[in-house]
Amino acid sequence: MGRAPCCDKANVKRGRWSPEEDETLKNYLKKHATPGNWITLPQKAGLKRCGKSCRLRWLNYLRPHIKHGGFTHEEDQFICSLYATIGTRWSLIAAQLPGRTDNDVKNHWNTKLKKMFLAANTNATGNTVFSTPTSQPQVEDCSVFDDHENSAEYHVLGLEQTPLPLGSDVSGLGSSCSVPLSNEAVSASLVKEENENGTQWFGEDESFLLDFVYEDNGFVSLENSSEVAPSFGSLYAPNTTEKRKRDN
DNA sequence: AAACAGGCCAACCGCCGAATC
DNA sequence: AGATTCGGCGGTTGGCCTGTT
Repeated sequence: MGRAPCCDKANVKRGRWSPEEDETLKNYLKKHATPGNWITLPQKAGLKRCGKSCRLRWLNYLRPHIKHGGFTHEEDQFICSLYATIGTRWSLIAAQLPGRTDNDVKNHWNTKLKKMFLAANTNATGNTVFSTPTSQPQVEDCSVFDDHENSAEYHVLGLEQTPLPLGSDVSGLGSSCSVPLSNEAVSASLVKEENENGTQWFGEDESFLLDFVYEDNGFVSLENSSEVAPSFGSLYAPNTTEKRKRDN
């Protein structure tokens, strides 16, 4: 026996949302701090919509501070960089781009970035220079992301099942990391070293050096102190705790 | 001006994992 | 322990828009 449908499909409206429906949903969610049960929300709010449809509409369009279109070059780079390391995990990627939704990032990738990415990573003979992640991507327990306001500084985030917010305590970092470089679609390995200068992270070939800066509040940011800048992207440490079932 | 093709993007579909019963 | 429910996710679809022939 299959699973019961989430709503009576014959009695729900489908397709594009009207401004009136948007207003009804917004007003309901304004009055109720949390949506509670999305399945029962349409009835309570007076909408002839599937609960899932309401949720999607809210998350992708009506939520405050949502940005649409107009992806910047930095955002493009960031998406490509993360795609190269974690694959099509749009919700994780979108979580690092303020105001962007997974649907938006996914659409932008499928319509624009995918072609650019494949073109950029295909050599003259038509062979892909590096493989795009198709199966189980290596996702590990911490990452560094550009804060988009100070390009010389990279904030360190914990990455468990969902990314932690900027400034999360990541005191339990592993002993080595890797970081995608801005001019190469590969990850460079880093090695952590404790010395009189504190904790430093070196590129394995010593072509660049990264310093962690421990702040008073116990949080950590990362500064690039070499000529080879890491790109927008992720710094990954070993000891993955990430669970991923979807890929076979 | 009409027909067609391709791009774009909002919305839907169906699966999965976690929570709850 | 197994069944059910729900939220969340990535893949896909379909309709609108724009450019080209």
